[in-house]
Amino acid sequence: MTARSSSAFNEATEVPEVVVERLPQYVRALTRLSQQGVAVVSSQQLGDLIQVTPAQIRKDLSYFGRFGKQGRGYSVKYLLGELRRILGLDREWRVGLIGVGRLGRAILSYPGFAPEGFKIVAAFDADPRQVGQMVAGIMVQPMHRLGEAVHELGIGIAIVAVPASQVQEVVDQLVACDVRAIVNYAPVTAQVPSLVRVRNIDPVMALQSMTYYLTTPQGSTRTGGK
Amino acid sequence: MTARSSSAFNEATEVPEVVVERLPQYVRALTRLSQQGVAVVSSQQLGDLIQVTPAQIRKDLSYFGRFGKQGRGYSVKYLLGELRRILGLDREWRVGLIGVGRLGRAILSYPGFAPEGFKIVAAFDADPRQVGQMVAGIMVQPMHRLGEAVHELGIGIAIVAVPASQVQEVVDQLVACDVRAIVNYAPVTAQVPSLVRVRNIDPVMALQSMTYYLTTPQGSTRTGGK
DNA sequence: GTTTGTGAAGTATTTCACAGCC
DNA sequence: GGCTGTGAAATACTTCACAAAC
Repeated sequence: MTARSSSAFNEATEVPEVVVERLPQYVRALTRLSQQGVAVVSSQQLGDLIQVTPAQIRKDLSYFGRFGKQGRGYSVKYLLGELRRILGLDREWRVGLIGVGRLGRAILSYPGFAPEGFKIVAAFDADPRQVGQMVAGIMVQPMHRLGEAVHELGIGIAIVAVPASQVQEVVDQLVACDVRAIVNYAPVTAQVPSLVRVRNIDPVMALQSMTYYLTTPQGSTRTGGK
Repeated sequence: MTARSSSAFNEATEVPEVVVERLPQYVRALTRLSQQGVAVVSSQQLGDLIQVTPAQIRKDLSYFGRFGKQGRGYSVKYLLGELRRILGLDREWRVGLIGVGRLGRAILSYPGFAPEGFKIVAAFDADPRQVGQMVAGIMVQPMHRLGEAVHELGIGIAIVAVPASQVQEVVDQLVACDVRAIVNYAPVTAQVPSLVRVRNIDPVMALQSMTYYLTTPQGSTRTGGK
């Protein structure tokens, strides 16, 4: 009978993490619809687009408010704006990159972050040969500059692209600098305090979990029929 | 192909997908332990390493068999071998890459696939200017060669790195060529038949689901452990 | 007519807790 | 002593189904 269950004194119901992870998908789909000039969408239509059931979408949205109109559906623009606000996407996020090797350079050159409001404003590397170099318009700084730079530039998020052996050390430094959101490209699980979020980008693991299904004949899991 | 499989266990109960997705994590951790010369590991120790509860690990493994010894734990080498066999990682997988733009080239040069048994053996692009070029030792082929190449080279998995607007078309072609596992790097959800597996690699979405927590002050949820 | 929002019902997944074994 | 493997219990998540709204 441990007294570990600290009471949940949160506003309403705690939003499940799995719901939060689906919201960006909705944002994506709504953005496309908006670009296509679609003004209104039903949960059914949106669900068809991203392979989620209409009930799931409605339930997910209900954690945050009431955004639809019965009989009509959702205003694409309004719902998109609300979701962007909820996710904190209505501002620019300044991002720091750790590790400017091959992978880090590819990340710096990736044109997909900026249009979504994620601006890489600083790059760091432990290798003195990298420090001082300009990469994609950014001067590579030594690791000991991390804390200062995080504060000066208002960096809230870090992308880690260092060798696996250095990940934990780098992550510890980031946590010490009050960075609470980290995208990790290295194939290791970093240990972080519970208030810090880590997302791993790991194509090898993605492959490895699919080979199971190529290897093990799937006995008639329900087929899509509709 | 070895036809002999341990039928007794995995046939009865369908293995939940979330379990299959955790197995590669176990493989990763066990590989490291093995390299470090650790011979035996308990579910507790393994769980500490990858932030999974010991009960979860034991339950997950129980879907596939009994690999441990009471009072001792698991032989690292043995469990690693069994998991690799279960996931189908005890063979080489030949992979096709679609799209050799900036991102595709980075993927081709990424040194992390081969050591894990994933060999990119062919590359395709719809752009005639790319066709015929050599990239990382591979000749870029036109899309109409896809079906033939998949068969000739025994390609079982595809990596898609084409612009978002072309993803669905490319995925349809892959499905038509009997490719049943796809890693998609583009920021769109592709529609596939239920027997085809898709994993999306999407750093922007990873960022977008973390900003929620940076924006919304998290009350409760204290971690006990240290 | 259509479609939302939501309690209730139904599944899925995780955790508990302990027998059995080392 | 320690630790696994596993039914049972507890949670978490998804889907149902329908009143209310347009």
